[in-house]
Amino acid sequence: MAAKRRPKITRAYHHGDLKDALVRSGLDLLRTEGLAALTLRGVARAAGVSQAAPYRHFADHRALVGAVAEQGFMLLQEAMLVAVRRDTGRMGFKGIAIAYVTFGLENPALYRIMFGAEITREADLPDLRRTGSGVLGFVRQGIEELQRQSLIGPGDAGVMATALWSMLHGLVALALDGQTEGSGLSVAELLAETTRIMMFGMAPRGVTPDVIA
Amino acid sequence: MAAKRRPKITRAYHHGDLKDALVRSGLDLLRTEGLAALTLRGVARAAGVSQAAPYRHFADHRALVGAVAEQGFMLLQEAMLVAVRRDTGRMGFKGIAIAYVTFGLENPALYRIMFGAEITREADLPDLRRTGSGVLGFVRQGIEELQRQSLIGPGDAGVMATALWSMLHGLVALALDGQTEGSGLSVAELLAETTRIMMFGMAPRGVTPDVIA
DNA sequence: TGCCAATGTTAACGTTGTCAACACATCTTT
DNA sequence: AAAGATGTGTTGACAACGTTAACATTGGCA
Repeated sequence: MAAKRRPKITRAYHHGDLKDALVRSGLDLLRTEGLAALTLRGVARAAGVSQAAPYRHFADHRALVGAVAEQGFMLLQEAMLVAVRRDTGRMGFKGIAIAYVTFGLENPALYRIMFGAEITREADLPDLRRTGSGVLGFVRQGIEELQRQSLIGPGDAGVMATALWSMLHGLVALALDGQTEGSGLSVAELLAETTRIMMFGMAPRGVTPDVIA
Repeated sequence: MAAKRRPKITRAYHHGDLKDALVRSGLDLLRTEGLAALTLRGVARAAGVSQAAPYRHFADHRALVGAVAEQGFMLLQEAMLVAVRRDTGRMGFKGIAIAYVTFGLENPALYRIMFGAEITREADLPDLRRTGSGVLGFVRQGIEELQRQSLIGPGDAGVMATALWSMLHGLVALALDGQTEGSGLSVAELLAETTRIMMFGMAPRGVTPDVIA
C-alpha cells in the first residue's frame, strides 16, 4: 500500500522486535524513573506503540515484570562473571560478592523487581525461575572451586551456596532499605566483615558446636 | 490541651478510632487477600468508611503502608521477645532466629511490605524508621549477651548484628521467593545450617584469614 | 495471487490514588 | 448556652493504570 511512511529503519506498522524493545524500555524506566514507572502503558509509550500493543507479547503486567526481572538476573550473572574473570587465578569469591552487592546497589529498582512480590512462585514464568536459580548455581560453583582448593571445608555446596546467597541478598536488601546505617559502616565494610564471619565464624576459639548444642 | 481522647464506641459520623481501625484492616487484608489488596480504598471499605476518609489520617498510600509496616515490626519484635522468654536461661539466639524466620514465613505479605520498596528511605515515616531499627537493636542485644557468656568472640556487636540480620532477612526473602528449593532442604534445616556457618565458619581448621588475604 | 495468522490500534470498562468542596461533630471561647 | 473553630467523614470528580473487545494492517505462505 501507500508508503505512508518511509522509515529509515524497518519499522512501520510492525515493529519487528517489539518484545525486546519493551523489555529494554522497562529497564530504562526502572533506572530513570523508578519502580512505579514500570507499567505496561509506560513501556508502550517509551517504545512508541499503542497502549494495548504489549498485550501481544505479555499476558499481563506480571509477565512484563517477569521478563524484566529475567533480564536483570542475566545482567547480574554477567557482572559476577566479569568479576571472576578479572581476578582470575585468585580465589575470586570476594570478587563475586563485591560484584553482587555492587550490582544491587547500582540498580536498586531492578534489584527489587527481581526479588519482588509480583514475581513470586506460581510456577508460571518458568524462564525466570531458571535464570534466577542460575545465580545460585553460580555461587555454588564458586564454593566447589574453593572446596577443591581446600579453602572451604567439606559439606553440601548447595547448602553453603544458599547460605552465602542469603547473606548477600540480605545485605543488599537491608542496604537498599537504608537499614544498615545504624552500624556506622559502609556497605563495603559490612560486606567484608560479614564475609569474614561466614568464613571463620563468630565463635571464639575453643567454642565448638557441641558447646551450644 | 487536647487530652487523649478516649476511643469511644463507633459513632455514626465520627468513627473515633479510625486510624487504628484502618491499620488493622490493612493487616487483615494483607493476611487474607495479599499484597495487592492493601489499598487506601480497600481499608476504607473494610472499615466501613468512605473512600476519602483515610486521607484524614494518612497523607498518601505510602503513609498507610508505612503504618502497617510499623505494626509489622512491632509484631515481629514481640514474636522474638516471646521466643527469648520461652527459652530463658538458654543462649536464646537460636530461638530468636527461629522466631524471626517463622514470622516471615507465616506473614509473607506483611513481611514483604516491611521491606518493600514503597517504604524505602526518604526520611519521612520517622516512626517506622525507629521501629525498624528496633529489630537490629534486638539482635544486637542477643549478640552482646552471647559475648558476655563468651560464646561469641569480641568485636563490634553492631556489625555482627547487622551481619546476622542480613543472613536472617536474606533467608526469609529467598524462601518467600521459593528460591531455597534448589537446596533440597527445608527452611528450618537451612536456618540451622546457616546459623552454624555464621558461628563456626566455612573454612576448615588451619585456614586463617591471612591465607585468603 | 489471495488468504490467514500475527501484530498493532482504537475505544471502552472498572479500579485505584488523589483532591476539592461540602457536611457533620466535637471542642473552645465567650 | 450560643457561636465559631477545628477536626473528621462524605460526595463527586479527574487522571493513570490494567485489561479486554473490536477493528486494521502487515508479512508470509498456499
